[in-house]
Amino acid sequence: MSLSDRKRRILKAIVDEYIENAEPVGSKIIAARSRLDVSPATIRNEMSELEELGYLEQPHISAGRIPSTAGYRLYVNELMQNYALSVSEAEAINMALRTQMLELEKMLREFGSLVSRLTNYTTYTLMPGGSSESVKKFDVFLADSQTAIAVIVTSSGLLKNKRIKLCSPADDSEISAVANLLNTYFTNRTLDDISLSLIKRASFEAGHLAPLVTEIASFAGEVLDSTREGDVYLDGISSILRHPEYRDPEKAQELLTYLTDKKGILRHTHEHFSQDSSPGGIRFSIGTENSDEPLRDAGIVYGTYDLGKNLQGVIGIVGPRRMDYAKVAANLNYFITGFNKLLKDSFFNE
Amino acid sequence: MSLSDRKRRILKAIVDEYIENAEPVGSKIIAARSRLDVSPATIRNEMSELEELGYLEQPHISAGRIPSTAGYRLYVNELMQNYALSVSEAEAINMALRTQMLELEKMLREFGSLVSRLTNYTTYTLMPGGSSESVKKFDVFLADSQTAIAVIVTSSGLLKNKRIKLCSPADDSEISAVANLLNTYFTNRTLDDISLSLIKRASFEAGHLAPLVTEIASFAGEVLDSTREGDVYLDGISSILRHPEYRDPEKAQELLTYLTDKKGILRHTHEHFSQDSSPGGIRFSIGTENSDEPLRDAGIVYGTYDLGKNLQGVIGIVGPRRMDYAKVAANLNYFITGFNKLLKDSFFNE
DNA sequence: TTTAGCACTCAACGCCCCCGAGTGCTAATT
DNA sequence: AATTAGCACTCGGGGGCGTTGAGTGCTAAA
Repeated sequence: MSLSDRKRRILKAIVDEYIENAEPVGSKIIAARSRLDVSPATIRNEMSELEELGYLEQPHISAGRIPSTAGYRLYVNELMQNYALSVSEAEAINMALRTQMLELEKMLREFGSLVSRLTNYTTYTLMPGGSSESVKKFDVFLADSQTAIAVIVTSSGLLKNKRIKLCSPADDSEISAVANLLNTYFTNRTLDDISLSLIKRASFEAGHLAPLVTEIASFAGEVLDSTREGDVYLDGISSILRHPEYRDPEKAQELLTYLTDKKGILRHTHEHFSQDSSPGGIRFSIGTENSDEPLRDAGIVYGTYDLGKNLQGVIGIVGPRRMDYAKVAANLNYFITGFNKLLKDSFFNE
Repeated sequence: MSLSDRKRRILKAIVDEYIENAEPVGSKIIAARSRLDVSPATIRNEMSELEELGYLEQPHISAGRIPSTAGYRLYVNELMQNYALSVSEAEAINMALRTQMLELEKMLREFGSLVSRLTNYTTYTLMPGGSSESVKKFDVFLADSQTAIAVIVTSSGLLKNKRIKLCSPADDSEISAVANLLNTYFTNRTLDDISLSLIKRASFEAGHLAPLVTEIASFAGEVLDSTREGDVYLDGISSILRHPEYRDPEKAQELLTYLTDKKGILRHTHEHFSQDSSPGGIRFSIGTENSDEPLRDAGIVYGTYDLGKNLQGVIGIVGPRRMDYAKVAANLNYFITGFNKLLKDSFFNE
């Protein structure tokens, strides 16, 4: 059975009110604010039913009510109205998109800090992960007679480099031979395809530069391995302390530690996306829906960006459970849409 | 006039005690703990004189005393005894050093997180800055027919790369010609030496790949520009909330915002090093000695690492004013010493 | 010069009480 | 049957108040 229209309007009003003021909301306020023209008593009856249905909870008997996780869930799924981006918000995002930096990392950072400022929540960005990643191209050259630089371009467009000290001196032609060798042996192979015996064979061909080949090959392995789970950037950390629900330093520290640790949020995000496989768009993960303890009073809004070839990155915005889902979703959605278009145009022209 | 030996011992005892317990210390405790064999009354007299001299302050009349900034200063300069690293501390640092990562950035991050864990304070690392930086070597190669990758090695050993989309297709030989061109025109030049007319001349020679040359040249400019002030990494942010002086969320947020903003801490560090030009080693900057408001209740312990050619990086450890200077200094010093040795061996073999 | 003794100060704590917002229930009204 | 006015009840929060105890400064004796 679905809720009566009036119950829905009341619930929405309560969530809106609570999101704004962070204080349990009572029947009187709802009666006054919502254009329902009924008395507080009626609202009270409805509220008590909404509580029975699990959408509201009471912090203590003589206080107003606050939305439960289920209440927020209904709110984000059906009740909340589209937040209209202000001109300045849209403009800021457009600006960030226009800057057209071709480095994925930098763009993500830039956007993270932008959204944190716009919304007052903490942002994290996940680089895409997946085991289908492979090396697209190797390059090796000399920085000086004793130092080689190896550069790796992965299939998803990631760039990584490493400085390697040579045991025995080499000249340019030797080094470019090594680069060729690497390109023939190791390109277009996923991590699982790079076996020890392959490395052995390749380095055998390299003569006195065998150690260099081995080292670069294992560097490639590292890079591919690290892309498996992706990397995390955080921004707007100090926003956490702005919200009254994190007034308690213990609570704040718990969340902060969890977020800066990166492992937890990484696992959690993967988990969320593996079970909620609804198509693109904005998703939410609210309060007790989160299995990780530090997030059980928090809310997360997710968006995904697409790098082709099944590679997906995630942007997440973390706040208290009582966060302004509508506003955050609108901002994130606006950015993600533009970002995905940009990515399609500039990264993958195949 | 310098302080009597007894006053110094009392002051030291007070600082030690306060560092450990974060509570104003009274005469009784000092009489009991310090091996001075005098009565609390005597201590009281001494304390009241120490207060008059500006080394102690009283939070309120009926409480014990806490060290003032001047008190801490005297403590770190003359009183504190060497903290002996525990075996596990030394071992952890050795381990980090042995990992021998040749990427400066990664090493710094690794150490930052290590020290944060060891000491429970927040760590930041500054990449070296200076306007004497130049490009040591360019490399350009094709990732695919429409995308070029440019790699820059700077004189201090920094590695940066960028993906560049081509307007017109090019083949390998054309690209390596571009690389040669860049190397002849732009290597060993500081930012100030790279003029617009130089860029114009170089790109003129590049024919239809002129846009590529211009873009890489300006990328080089960006890189050199960014090395001017260096980059900041933070670690152990959540430690801030562990200390009772930051129980107040407002205070914590102030410091957190200041630190994550990076501009402030960067400027502050430069400022500190420009006026305190004592030779290497560990330095301190305590409480009100800091001109920036958010740091006036904080303490910082600095160490510098050396990249040759007047390039210096800084590692800073931030905590409450009542931080364990001895312990932090010992850890930092141990690391810095080893790190500098390592840097000398592996980065600069000229 | 040191110290015992003592009066004094004041933050912190616990206690109590009151206030008021908000509830649930009941009975009257529509 | 739904709504609402009225009312008793609950309970967290805040203010006032006295107590406690750690710590001080001063004085006078050792």
